[in-house]
This record gives sequence, structure tokens and C-alpha cells, in this order.
Amino acid sequence: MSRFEPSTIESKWQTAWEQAGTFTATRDPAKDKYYVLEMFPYPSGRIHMGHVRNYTMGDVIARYKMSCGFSVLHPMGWDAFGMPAENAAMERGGHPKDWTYGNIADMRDQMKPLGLSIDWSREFATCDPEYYGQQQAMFIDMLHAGLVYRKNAIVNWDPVDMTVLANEQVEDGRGWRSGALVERRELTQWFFKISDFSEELLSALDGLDNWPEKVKLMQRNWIGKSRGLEFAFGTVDAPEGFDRIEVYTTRPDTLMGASFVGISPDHPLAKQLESHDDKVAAFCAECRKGGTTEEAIETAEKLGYDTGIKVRHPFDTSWELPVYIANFILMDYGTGAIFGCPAHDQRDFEFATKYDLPITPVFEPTDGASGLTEAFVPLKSETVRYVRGFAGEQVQTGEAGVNSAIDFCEENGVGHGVTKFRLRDWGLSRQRYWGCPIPVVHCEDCGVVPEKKENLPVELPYDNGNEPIDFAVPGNPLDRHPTWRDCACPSCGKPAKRETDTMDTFVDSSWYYARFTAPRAETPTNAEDAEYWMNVDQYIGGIEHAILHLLYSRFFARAMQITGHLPKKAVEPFDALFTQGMVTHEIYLTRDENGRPVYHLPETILEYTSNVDGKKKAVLKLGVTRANMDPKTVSADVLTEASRQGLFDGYEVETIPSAKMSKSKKNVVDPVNIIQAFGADTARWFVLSDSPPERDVEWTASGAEAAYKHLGRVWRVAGDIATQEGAGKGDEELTRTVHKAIHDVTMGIESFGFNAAVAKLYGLANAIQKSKAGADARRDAMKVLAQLMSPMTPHLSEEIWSMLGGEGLVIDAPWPKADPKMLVEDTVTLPIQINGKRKAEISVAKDLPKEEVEKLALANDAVVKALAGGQPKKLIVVPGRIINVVI
RNA sequence: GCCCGCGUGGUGGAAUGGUAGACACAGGGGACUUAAAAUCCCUAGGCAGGAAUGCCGUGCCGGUUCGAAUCCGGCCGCGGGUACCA
Repeated sequence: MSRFEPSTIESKWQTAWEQAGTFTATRDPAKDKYYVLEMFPYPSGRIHMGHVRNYTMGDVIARYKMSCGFSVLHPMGWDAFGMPAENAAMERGGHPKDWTYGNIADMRDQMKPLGLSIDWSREFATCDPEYYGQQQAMFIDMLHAGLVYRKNAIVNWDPVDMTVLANEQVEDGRGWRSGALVERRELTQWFFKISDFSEELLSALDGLDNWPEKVKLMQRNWIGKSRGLEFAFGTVDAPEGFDRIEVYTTRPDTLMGASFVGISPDHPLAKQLESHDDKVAAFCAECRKGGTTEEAIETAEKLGYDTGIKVRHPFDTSWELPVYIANFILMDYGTGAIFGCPAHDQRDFEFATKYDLPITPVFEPTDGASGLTEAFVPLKSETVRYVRGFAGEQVQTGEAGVNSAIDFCEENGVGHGVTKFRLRDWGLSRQRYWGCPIPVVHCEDCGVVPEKKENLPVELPYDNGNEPIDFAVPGNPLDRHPTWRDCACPSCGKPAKRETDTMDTFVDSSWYYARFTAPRAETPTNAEDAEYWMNVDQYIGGIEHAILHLLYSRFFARAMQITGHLPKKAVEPFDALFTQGMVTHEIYLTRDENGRPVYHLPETILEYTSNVDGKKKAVLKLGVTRANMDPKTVSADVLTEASRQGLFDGYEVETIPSAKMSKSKKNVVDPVNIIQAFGADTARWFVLSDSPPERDVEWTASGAEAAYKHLGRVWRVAGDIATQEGAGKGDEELTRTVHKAIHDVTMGIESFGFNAAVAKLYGLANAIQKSKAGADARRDAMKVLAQLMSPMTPHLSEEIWSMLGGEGLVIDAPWPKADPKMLVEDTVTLPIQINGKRKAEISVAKDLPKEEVEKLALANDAVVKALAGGQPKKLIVVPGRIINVVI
């Protein structure tokens, strides 16, 4: 008998599927459809184990649904715009377009050997003009529908490179290339009006029954609906035009504990003061240092500046509060102004302590007074005693206190109750080259005018005339392109300038699922195809997309419905969501001359040395010694890295604990080596077998070989069975095992319990191998095993299926059904617990009455011994499960 | 900082209120072999014990329950997100 050779059988069956057109999705009205989608990858150039895991999971579902008779759509494409392409051009020269399409070709070549059931005829990249042109058309429709507008927004500004930085490019408040202290700067930017949909996006979460609760909870918190009071303080000694300061508070019940008013450094009053007062200007400049992230703002030291302006308390005009400019107040949320109640807010407490402001409790715990070493911040649902309340009962919950405070204030003409959302509008402008151009034109006479649809796509220029675009110069090359910006105004025809901002890449990924239903259509979507294929029945992706990508997609589907590009039923585009865990890996780094980290690929790590000073260390194996820099034996990337850093074999590197695999940290593992050594089925089997799919998995190289051995064993056992002939005595035990496996594996696949399903498949394979049943029974069992394994190890399964005389392709064979009669056991083993600890077990008929079970239990030796002649306090019998004797 | 998760043998993990450690990996022992590889069989949470068995045990502390890895509260550690990484 020949050896198990994955490379031979895998290419054979991939060809067979291709020739049969097995994975071509067709709109077949006679069949129910099933749309499986995995989040499409960014074309970094190399697939990694995370991709293998993600796409294998989707493939299991797709193949299983095909076997169940569905018309399946399982497409693949590329999230191809984004910063890494520009960074590559900056570092190594070349063009983002060439880099991206080259990477796509490489990654496609790496993915195809996996044998995924993908309809490659639908493939596209978001950087294809055919794709982003349709996106521009929708943008124009959305602009007309009032879903897009312009306003000022704050960006990270690198004052040395004179360019806008992404949050990722700000490290410890400094620009990643220049090292300059980053400032916050205002620019006019394009926005989607997602905030108009806050209520809708929130309430519609309740209908997403097949989404993980944690994702819905994260989105609820992100949207952040709150009810509060908006009112104005009258000012004293304020500049003209500022006789009132509007504030918003979610805790109006603490109004009698107010001790200061805080305004954002971007508040109109702060700006007014700044323009006349150097000290204020200096303070505001200080506040604007650092990055724009919420994290940077929230964790920065809380700073305040006393403006000298006072406000009058609305309930007591003789009570005056100071007005501070404070760095932690966001202009984007509420009114950009708050009142602080230090007794019941930890941040305000620290602020008041720092600036020596009064701390006046408004309420206390019902079981005694709280000390004032920190703010007393109970849950709103908790009952407290108000000592400085002004509305409602003295003892009430915080929530009741808030509601009565709002009612009281409205009745007394102090402000009004309002509902606000934390969700901000979606800023889509990017001052970058490698993105979808925003299709508008700036005309001196007509203002901002959308491009005519017949002029779409507004294509990115490849070069500056004949000169290559220089990406090494900071800033957006579109801004300094000699001719691209120049155009005719679509409205009046006079010379005008194109918008040079491109779109956030989240726009690209907010509708690709819809485009896959008709990827070559001359319009963004095709109504019939969208009607048939939408919604995505199963969407699979990483938990890191729980908020932004998934929320933006939900918004975009609504915007597409309003502009006529999607049917009403598709406003929630993803019926079911599964968030797989990430593949993580340790990170290896050395430091450059400035102490900045330089990361290294795991494949360049030779071994661990022992822990030194509590820090784990590893050494490099670059295949490079100082003497040997032979380009024939060392890959170009490694050589470049090695020579740039002066690294060589044995060089010691720092290791830091596992984190999400990311290209920038270089903690990525290359699956290509594994596929070459063991075959795709082994890689697929391995990524499914070892971890629950929703959990992160730390990649370790060991284990792939074990998967390979097991598949070889299955292949061998199948081969043995294929050569045997003649009926034997059917073995009921084997048949029962087979039906139990059908049931368990089917349930496992349906519930994303792939690792548990794999364990059951190990069990079935072991049972078949050890069974003494006749050849025919074992052949039938092995054919079922091939079917059950086929979503996971499709090539091996086809081979076995054909070896054993199965009809046609295993992928076309109907999924086996478990006979319910075969799943029922006649007798059950009941553990007997004494005081909750297992002490014995008895075997009883399945339907034995409870009283009989009790008798048997009490007659059990261990129970008799433990009772020592006494009576049990309690006897619990859970039929079919357990007996517990309480003594 | 804030929001959301996760934490079980040497390792990956199973069990989602009912026998903790299924199924594997690495390990140990054995069979086959001149030998090795491959394959097959046995063993395996910790401690004590020759064994039967007993005690301990799911990050830590406390609670609910006849019964908790599982539910609740508090803490510790790690990870994801934090609106310009995708």
C-alpha cells in the first residue's frame, strides 16, 4: 500500500472541485440560500495562522451547508486600501498600488492550497476602481440624502513633518517618525451622520438574536444613551456674549453638591479668553499637546485653569462657583461644559482636592455616612439617603433622584431633560493617498459640488505625469500633484479643485458584503441578487471588530437602504455573528540606537535562553553570521533587517507576552511551511482541533505533526477496509457509536464547537479502528466518518470516499442523519454523592421510577456505611443525572 | 482611565448548575525490529500509601445552593476596544 501523500491527493481534489464548478454560487430559486462570509483580509502579503483559522471555520460552515442542500455563497476579497501600503512605499520605495496587487497575488497563491470552498469568480479588491467607483456613486447619493456633511474636527498634527498622524503613529505623545510632540489641530472634515441613527442602532440590537451578547453589550455602551439635564448657569464677570454657560449633566440630583464649572479648552468661551490672555493661551496650548485618543485624554494628568469668571447657582443666586478650563472635558460630548460634584465623581473629587475646592456630599449610604477619602459613587439602581436633595423622596435610588431632579428643574424653569448619545458622527476624511477619493469638487463660485456620476470613478493618479509620486515626503501626495487636483466644476464648468481627502477604509469594508452578491454589476448592487443573497447568514470575524467595523456596517446598510441600494430586509446585514478568538504569539524585539523597539519574526528565533532577571530572553537564528551574508541562502527581508540592525545568529532579544498577531509587531507565523510539510488538511484539522474557536489561541509549533499522524492513521484504516470484502456480523455497538458521532459532530458544527466535534471524530476513528465488526459495517462506518470529516479535511475525505466506493463527490453527498433510536441508551450510570461529593455509582434502567432509584441508592454499600444506621437529612434524585444523599 | 472578555494538569483544552480533567500533545513503560523510524498496547492532576483508599484541587477571597469550573459580590493577572491600525 502506498504512503499517505497529501500533496498528491490535495491538488487532485482541488482540480476535481474546480472542474465540477462545485463552489460557484448560483442564484437558484428552487433552493434555500446560505451566505457565509468571513471578514476579508488586509493584503499584507503573507497569510498567517489567524487567517487559516478564520477561513477554515467559515469553510466548515460553508461545506456543511452545501452538504445539507443549500445554495451557498462563500466569497473572498481584499480590504486593500490603508496605511501599510503607503508606509511600505515610504520605507522601500515603489508604489502602493504595485505593492498591494503584488501582495494580493501572493496571498491568493498561499490561500488556494488550503482548499477553501470559495467562489473565486466573485473576488475583488476594494482598491479596484470598479469597486471604489461604485462607492463614490453611493457617497454622492448619501450626500444628496443628507447623510454626509462637513464640519471641523480635531486631528493629530505633527508640527515637524507638517502632517496628520493616525493614532497608531503617535507613540507616547510623539510622532513616530519625527519624534516631535504631537498637537491637536482642527481641520474641516467629511462626516457621515451616524448619530441620526443612534436610537435605531441601539434598539435594533435587541433583534440580533444570533449575535454574541458581549458584542451587543459593547455596542450598547459605545452608543451610550443617557438621560440628563441641560441647563445654563448665569455668569459673573464674563466677556460679552457669554452671559450664560450651557452645561449637560447626567446627575442633576447632585446639583446641590456642585463646586465648580468646567469647560473644554475648545469651548467658545475658552477660545475667546485665549485670544486676549497669554496665560489662558499657554494653558490651552498645554491641553492640546498629546494625542487625540480617548485613552490619552482620560489618562493624562487632570489639569485646570481658574478663569476668574464665576457662575451663579441656579437655585441660589448668591452662591457663586468658579469656572475652570479643564483638559479632560471633551467639546464633542454634551455641551463641552459640565459642573463638577466632587463628592460623587472620582475625577471631580481628585480635581477638587488638587485645586482645593469644596467637597459637599449630596447623599449617603442608607447604612451610615461615608468617609470622604474618595468619591461615593454607588450604582444608580442603589438606594441612598439624600442629605442635600431637592426633589423626590429623601431615601430613593439614584435613578429616581435623577428623574425627580429633572422634573423639578423643568417645573422651575431651570433647563430641560434631554436624551443624549455618546456616539459621535463618523469622520471619514483621511489626508492620505491610498484610499477611495472623496468625489467632490471645490469651486470658487459654486462651493462644494459632487462630481457627476458619469465622471466616476474619480481615479487615483498613478504618478505625477511621468514622474513617480514621492511617498517619502510627508503629507498627502494628492495635495501636491501637479494636475490631478485641477478639474472642471461639474456645475458651472469653470476651473476648480478636487477634494484631496480620501475615505476612511472602514467605508470600504462597510458594504463589501453587499457587493459580493453582484460583484460585476454596473451599479453598487443589483436588486435581484441582493434580494436573493442578503442577508449574510453567518458572518465570522475577530472580536477586535466588535464595535467600529460592525457598527459602521450596520449604519451603512441603513444608508444604502435609504439611497435604494439594499432591500429593507438588509438593514441588519448580518443575521448571525461569530467572533473567533485571535491567534496570538509572543513578541520579540531589540532596540535601535534611540531605544525604540525593533521587532523580529518568530521564524528568526532560535531558542529560549533561561529567564534572566525575571525577563524571558531568546536568541536569533537569522541564518546570518557576521561572516556569512550570502544572499543565496538568506532571504532578502532577513538580510536587510540583519544588516540594518547589525544582528547575527545568537544575538539576544527581549520577549514580551503574547498579543494579537500584527504585522507591525512581527509576531506572525507563516502557515505556508506547515502546508508544505504536512498538507492543507493537517493545517485545517490542527487549527480546528486545539482551541475553542471563540477563544484566543497561542500558536505553538508542536501539535501539527500529531494532526498529520492522525490523518495518516485514518487514511490507512480506510485503505485496509477498502481491501477487505464480504459481509460480517454487523456490530450494534459500532452502529450506535456512528449515530452518536453523527449527532455530536452535527451539533458541534452547528454550535461552533469545532474542537469538541474534532474530539468526537477522534473517538469515532478510534472506534472503527478497534471494532471487530464485519467489513461491510466498518466500510459504512468509515464512509460516515469521511462525510463527517469532510468539512474539516475535505481532500482526505474525498479520497477515502472514493476509495470506499462512495458515489460522486463527498461534498455532493447528503449530510448523514442520526437515527434517534440509536442515541438512546437503555441503562444509565448514576453517580451517588454523599454531601455533594461523589462516593459511588449505580447502573439502572433508564426509566426506573424515582422511588426505586432511591431504594437502590440507600441500599448502596457506601451510603449504608456513611449513614451508619441513621437517616439521611435529605435525598435528591435527579432522574438520569445524579443522586445526592445529604447526611 | 473607561467598556468588554478570559484565567482548569507539564501543554492545548473538555465539562455552562449534577462523576472536574473528555479528546489530544509532550512524558514514562512495554510490544514489534539486528537497530532506528513508523506503528501498536499500557500509564498518567497533586500529596500520602505496597494497594485498597483517603485528603487536596478549576487565578485569589467571600457568598448563594443538597451540589459551583459554571451563578452572585470583591480582588489579582492577562487580552481586546477606546472613534485616523485593519
